[in-house]
Amino acid sequence: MRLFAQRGYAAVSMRLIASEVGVQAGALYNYTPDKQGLLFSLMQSHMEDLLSARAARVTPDSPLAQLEDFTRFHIAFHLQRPDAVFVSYMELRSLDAQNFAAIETLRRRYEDELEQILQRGVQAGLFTVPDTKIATMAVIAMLTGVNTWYRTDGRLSAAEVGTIYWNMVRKAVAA
Amino acid sequence: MRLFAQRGYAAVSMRLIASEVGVQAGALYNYTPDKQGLLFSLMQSHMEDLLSARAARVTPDSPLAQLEDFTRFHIAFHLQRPDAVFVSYMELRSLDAQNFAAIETLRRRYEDELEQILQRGVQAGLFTVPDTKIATMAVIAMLTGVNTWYRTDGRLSAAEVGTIYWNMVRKAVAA
DNA sequence: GTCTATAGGACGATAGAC
DNA sequence: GTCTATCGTCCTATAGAC
Repeated sequence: MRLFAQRGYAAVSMRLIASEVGVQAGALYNYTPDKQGLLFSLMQSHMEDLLSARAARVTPDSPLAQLEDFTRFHIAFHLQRPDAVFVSYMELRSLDAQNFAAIETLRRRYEDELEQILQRGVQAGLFTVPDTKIATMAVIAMLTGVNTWYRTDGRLSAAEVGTIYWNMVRKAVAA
Repeated sequence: MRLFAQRGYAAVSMRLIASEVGVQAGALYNYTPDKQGLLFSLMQSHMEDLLSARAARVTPDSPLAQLEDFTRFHIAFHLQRPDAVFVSYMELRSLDAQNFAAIETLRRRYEDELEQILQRGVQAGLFTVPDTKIATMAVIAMLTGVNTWYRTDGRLSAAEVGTIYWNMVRKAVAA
C-alpha cells in the first residue's frame, strides 16, 4: 500500500514489492494471482475495515450527535491510514471493470450512511441542505481533504482537527 | 492530459501518446525533452491558466462578495478542466523534486488568495473560522470535490452547482 | 513456499536517413 | 520535423528444482 501510494500502481514493479518484503518476485505469486489482484485485495480490505469500524460505533440519538460522530470518526479513521486513503481514491482507474464495480459498491455504502444522517436531520428541521446527496459529497470531500495537509508532527492532534472540522460541518448544514 | 488522467503517468507510454496525436514516438522528442518534461509542462500550464484566470476577475469590495466570487470561480474553472485538475493533484508524486517544488509554489499562490479573503473577513467580523489556513484547505477540498461527482449531462448546470456550494461555504465560515 | 532462470514483450530515448 | 530501426533496460508471469 505504501509503494502504491508513493509511486502509483503502474510504477511499482512486482520486483520492488518483493524486495521490500524480502523475497524474490516469483514468491509473491503464492499470495496473489497477479498484480491486479493484489491492488484489489488492498483496496477491498481498506473499504471493509472502514465499514466495520463505522458499524462498531454506538449510534447517538439525535441527527446532530450522529453527524458529529460521523465527522470525528471519518477524520480519525482516515488520518490513521493516509496511504490506503490515497490509493483507494487514486487507483480506482487502475482496477479492471469488475473490481472497480465491487469497490464502488462499498464506497457507496459508506456515503449512504452520511446521507441518511443528513436526511433525518433535514426531516427533523435541524439541518438545511440544498440536496442531501450533494451535501454528502461536499462534507466527505472536506473531511478527507485533511489528509492532504495534516502532519503527525504538527501542532494539532487528530482529535483537535476533528473538533475544528466538526464546527465547520455543523455550521455548513445548520438550519 | 487526457491519457495521464485516465491511466496515470507511468501507465502511459510515449508510443501511446504519439499514436493519439498521429505521429511516431520519436517525433514527440521534437516537442519535449522527455516524458517528465511533458508532464511538468502540462501541469505548469494548468496552474498558470488558473492564476491568470483568477487575476483577470474584478475584485468585489467586501470579503463576503470576494468569497462568493472565489467560490463560483473555482467551481466553474475546475469543472471545465476535469482531466487537468485530476492530473495536477494526482501526479504530483510523479514529478522530480525540482518540478514538484515549482508546481507547489504556484499552488500555494492560489491558496493564499483564498486565505487572504478569509483573513480580511475575520478581521471585519464577518467570518468566524478556527484557523484561516485550515479553513482555506477545507473550502478548497470541498469545492474541488465537485469534480468527483459532477456530470455534464446531469440535471445541474455548473452555475447552479456554484450557488449550492456558495450557500454551504457561506454558512461554514459565517460569524 | 522459496529459489533461479527465463519467456515474451513493452519501455524511454536516440541515431541517422530523408 | 518526421520516419524507421534499434539500444539497453525493465516488465509480468511462469517453469521447474529443492
